[in-house]
Amino acid sequence: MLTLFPRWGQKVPELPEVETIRRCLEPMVVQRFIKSVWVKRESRLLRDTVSARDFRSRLLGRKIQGLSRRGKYLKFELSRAELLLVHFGMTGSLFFTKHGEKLPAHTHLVIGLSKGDLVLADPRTFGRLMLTGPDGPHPALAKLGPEPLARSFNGPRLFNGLAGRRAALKSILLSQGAVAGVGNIYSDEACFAAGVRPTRPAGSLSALEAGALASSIKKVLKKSIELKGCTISDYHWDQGRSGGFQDRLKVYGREGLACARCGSIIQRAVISGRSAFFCPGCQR
DNA sequence: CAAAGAACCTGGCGGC
DNA sequence: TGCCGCCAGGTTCTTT
Repeated sequence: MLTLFPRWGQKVPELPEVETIRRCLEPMVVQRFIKSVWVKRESRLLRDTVSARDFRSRLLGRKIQGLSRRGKYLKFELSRAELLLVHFGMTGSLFFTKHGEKLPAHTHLVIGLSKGDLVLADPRTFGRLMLTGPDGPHPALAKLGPEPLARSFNGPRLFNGLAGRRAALKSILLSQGAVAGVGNIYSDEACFAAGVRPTRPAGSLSALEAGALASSIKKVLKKSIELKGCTISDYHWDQGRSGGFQDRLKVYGREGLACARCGSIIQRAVISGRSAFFCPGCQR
């Protein structure tokens, strides 16, 4: 029986969830050939960068040689130096299913492989598909900061990325330039673990605080990957099985509840339109 | 150039 | 039961 992964209706945005998907799909897609491509005509996910017709013809017949990840982007490394980038936006989902299974609503792409189909659905269409040929890396990737789990990302590197910035720490973390792959959940969790408030001006962090934050980012992301990401709403990483990190959340989504560490009431602030949760007792 | 806010979309939820 | 406003894991464009 083939694994359906993830279940329909899931949402897959931040680095640990994308990495969970990558690890699950890799053994099912690598070394397989693309035998068919169905892409919704005029799919918004293509963003006018390539026509549906060209997109299809450039994928057909290629071999999937590798599946990797950069930040929140999933990268299908195809034969003849073609690269397919998938970004999931807020509601994108990608799963492997048997041929001929009923497709979920908002399906935008079906890639037929030898033993099943890769299906991409995205109700809100904030996700995007990018095809980059032998000309080189896509500009979207060039804007990304260091990979948080790489050795090259450390306290001094983060300190430099925050230096001189007056915007809220949370805004800088979400902008992907100081570090890649951190989103709304994990920025709050990492700030809590490091004892700094997400509302602080980014440049106000000391070298010591930036070091603690860099370590916390690594720690939180690694732990979540280990637990197969967060299950919030209806995201599942496999049939009926959930990711486990949502039970480890210390502040995200916990406005008005007592902090498990110090008992203070967790607060919510709005930072450039996004919710930020923090503990006034544990974070300075 | 940097920062803040709007825009892009659909769907689920709680309140009335 | 409906209808309405609010909220959602992200990025990009516009405005200040």
